[in-house]
Amino acid sequence: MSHPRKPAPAGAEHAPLELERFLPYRLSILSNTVSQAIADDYQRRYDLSVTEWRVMAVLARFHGLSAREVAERTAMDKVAVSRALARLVEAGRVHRETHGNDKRRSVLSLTEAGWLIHDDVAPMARAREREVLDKLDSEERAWLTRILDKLLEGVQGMGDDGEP
Amino acid sequence: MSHPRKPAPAGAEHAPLELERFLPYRLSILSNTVSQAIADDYQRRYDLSVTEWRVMAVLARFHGLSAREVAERTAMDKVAVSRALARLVEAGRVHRETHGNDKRRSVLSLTEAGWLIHDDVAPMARAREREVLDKLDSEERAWLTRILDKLLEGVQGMGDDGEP
DNA sequence: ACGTTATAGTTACAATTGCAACTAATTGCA
DNA sequence: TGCAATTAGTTGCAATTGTAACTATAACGT
Repeated sequence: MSHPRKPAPAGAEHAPLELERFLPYRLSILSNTVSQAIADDYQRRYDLSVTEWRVMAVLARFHGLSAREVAERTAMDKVAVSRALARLVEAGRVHRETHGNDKRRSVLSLTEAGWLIHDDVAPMARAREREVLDKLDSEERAWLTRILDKLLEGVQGMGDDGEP
Repeated sequence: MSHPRKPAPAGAEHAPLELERFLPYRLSILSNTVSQAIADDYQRRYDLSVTEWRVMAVLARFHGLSAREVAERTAMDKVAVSRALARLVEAGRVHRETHGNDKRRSVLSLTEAGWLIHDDVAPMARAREREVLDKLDSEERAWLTRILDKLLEGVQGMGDDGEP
């Protein structure tokens, strides 16, 4: 009732954005498609979310991390990590104890069941990554690495809003 | 009680995934950071979601699309488009009428209010994209375009699961 | 020692999203 | 024709996620 929906002016001087050439859009499509393709593999098999898998991956590399450290290394926020850990502990894939000197901290590690899953999923994830990278020749792969390094470096802290 | 949480084996032969070198992970960080930085600009100003902005962007370029066509061009699913359109129409930013020959179809266009927003947001989005690309020299930018073209082409249809 | 401030992690609730089922209109073909 | 199969779009519900508030512990300054 109260909305003045007019048909549409439509002029030439509008300089519309060409989505399919727009970097953020292209990154988003690529990222989602690739991540989803990989995630499908292990989601069906283990009922494991991307978030949970990332937590497991860092716990496989770094032993005895706290939840906060996991959050740092996965670039996820602490609530997401807390929830992923709750599920992983419940499923018996991660072992959690409390730090001796600081009772706030948890000390996390994969259980045997966790390791079995990790050792199955990690090669699978790498294989999928390879499939994607095989679309490129070795020169392109080298440039891609270099470019991502640069962009990711330039983008550090863009996420954390500067508020103290 | 029923969960056999064992401490943690931890051996050297596990070949853990190095998240920070893993392509899907890096793409995900980059994509989210960049998209979010841009979205922040217009979300505060216009209470416009990324989804809604994408819909507006294609409607700015292609006149009289149906919702399905919008979905195709934005690579979003039809439910997301339907909801974005509901909000955009409600806000008086998009005009919707029904196709003459086919009453299922909608015929969509930006309203004047929609154009005003578009004409403000589009340059802003381009400026942000430029900020990111300015981290690269022109050779790197050329490679990036080429590489994204290849990867996106190779990835077409990975999303649509093959089921008929 | 004691109150203030900071840190680790969880919980509660709202907003978003994703999937499946649904309506309505159109097409196709027997 | 007329009835099954498609297509456009919406709705409802459950699962996911994001934000803020909260608990518990530790650190700091006086």
